[in-house]
Amino acid sequence: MKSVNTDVAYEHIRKKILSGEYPPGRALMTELLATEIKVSRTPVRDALRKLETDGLVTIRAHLGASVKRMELREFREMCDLRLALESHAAGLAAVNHTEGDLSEIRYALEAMRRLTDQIIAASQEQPLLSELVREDVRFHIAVMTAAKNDLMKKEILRLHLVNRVVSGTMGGKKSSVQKAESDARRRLVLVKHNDIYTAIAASDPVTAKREMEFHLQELIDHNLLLITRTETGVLARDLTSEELAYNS
Amino acid sequence: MKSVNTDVAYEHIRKKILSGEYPPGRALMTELLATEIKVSRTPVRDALRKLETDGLVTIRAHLGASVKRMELREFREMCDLRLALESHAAGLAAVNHTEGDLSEIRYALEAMRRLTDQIIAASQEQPLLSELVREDVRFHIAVMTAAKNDLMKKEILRLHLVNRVVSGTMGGKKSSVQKAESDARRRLVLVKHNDIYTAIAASDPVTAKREMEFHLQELIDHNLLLITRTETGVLARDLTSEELAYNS
DNA sequence: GTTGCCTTACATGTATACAACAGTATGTTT
DNA sequence: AAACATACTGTTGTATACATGTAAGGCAAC
Repeated sequence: MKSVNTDVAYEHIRKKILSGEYPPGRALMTELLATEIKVSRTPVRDALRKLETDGLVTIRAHLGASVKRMELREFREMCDLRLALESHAAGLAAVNHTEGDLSEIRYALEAMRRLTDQIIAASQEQPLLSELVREDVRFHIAVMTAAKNDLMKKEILRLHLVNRVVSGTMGGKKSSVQKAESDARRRLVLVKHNDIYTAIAASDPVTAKREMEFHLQELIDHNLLLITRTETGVLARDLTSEELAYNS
Repeated sequence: MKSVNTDVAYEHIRKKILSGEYPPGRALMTELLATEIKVSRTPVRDALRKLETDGLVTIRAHLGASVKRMELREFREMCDLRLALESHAAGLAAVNHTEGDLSEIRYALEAMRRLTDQIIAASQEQPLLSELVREDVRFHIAVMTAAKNDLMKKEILRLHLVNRVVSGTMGGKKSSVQKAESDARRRLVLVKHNDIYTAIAASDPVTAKREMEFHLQELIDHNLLLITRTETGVLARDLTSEELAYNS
């Protein structure tokens, strides 16, 4: 449904959620939002419904909407869902890719290699991190695109977005030991991405799938570790606001 | 969102879509539905939105809603999605199942075995088919339940429902050759189900996953064959209206 | 001082009136 | 007669008034 005002409201609220301006748990009152966006409550309600199906907000009858907050259990389930879909997509990519898909994947891979080197060389990692994240996302999107299954791609992107919101906005500083840890992880990620690319380029679905599965499982375990560390139930990740702006 | 009238409208429309009373492509006009359900257009609109996210209806701006009609390409993509999720779920079930889950799976398996024997023995298959389908669904649901991932279960159930709607309502008669073919397929399905159960019971995720993957791939291929045969782009399946009423 | 009920306030759910848009039919012009 | 423009009809999109339900705050009783 593409009615104008509904879309305006949808994009408005969505952006504020993704930017962290509306943090998880924040109440989203229709009247308030309506005056803010300068439309009536009706399209706001529609937008909130749509955002609910995106998994970004929770709506309870007579209690209104709020930015989605996720239990650890649900988060784990979501990660598993992503693992299932994205590894399957990697297998499909190995079979269905075109030459253009491959070069797109390669592009993201090279960019990540370059950025990783720079970050490891530099003393402070902050300024380049957002770029690295962006290229990381570009890599995964490129793989999903190569799989030639739009439904699957859409669903995975949805999961990425939800993940990002519930992961929260805390991007704490790291000590030097943590920096070393991070550097090691980044190298590993690079290697795994390369393995995935190689398998896809070689049209080897079994390996591509297995490598993606391994890569994501490592990522998930790492994230869950961070969550349990912060013991708040929200994931600590070091990405700012805009760099994951892969919409649809 | 659980507001009363919205739910009434939602259930009403949903039921009519699933029963085939509103066939694929059928226009769903808000005013008409509103008077039929005896509520106003607002909750009807909400219900249609929800049904859209369920994948049961299509909504285009200013053109209104209609019961979802699917392209062959999209159908294939959906099948692939289901394959990815449900085979992964089978793997999880092998790891996470409880004793209760196993007995539920076993129950469905035994019921199918009994019904299959009866159907093969009988000359006409019609009356028992719906029961067989019901138990088939029960089996798959039991496996997904055993996987202990509610998000995944929900998503798979959604796919099942959409599949059912777009598959249409044509349950044509079969010739005796086709009857023999069908009997053979039913035996195969039974064997595969048994293999899946055995792997899950043995806590062997790799085998469980592989067997489910094989089983579903066979099913998908069969369905796609039927579609191309009927050349209308809608799948011919022999199930009536109510037996797949697994909701949420 | 605490507890329980009742009242009140406010946000949401619903209905309906109004505006905008898509498709169709009709009429005029070439 | 054909083609284009225009008016018309019906449905959706939007705004707003009204009904209902929830939660919080105050009052009274213990």
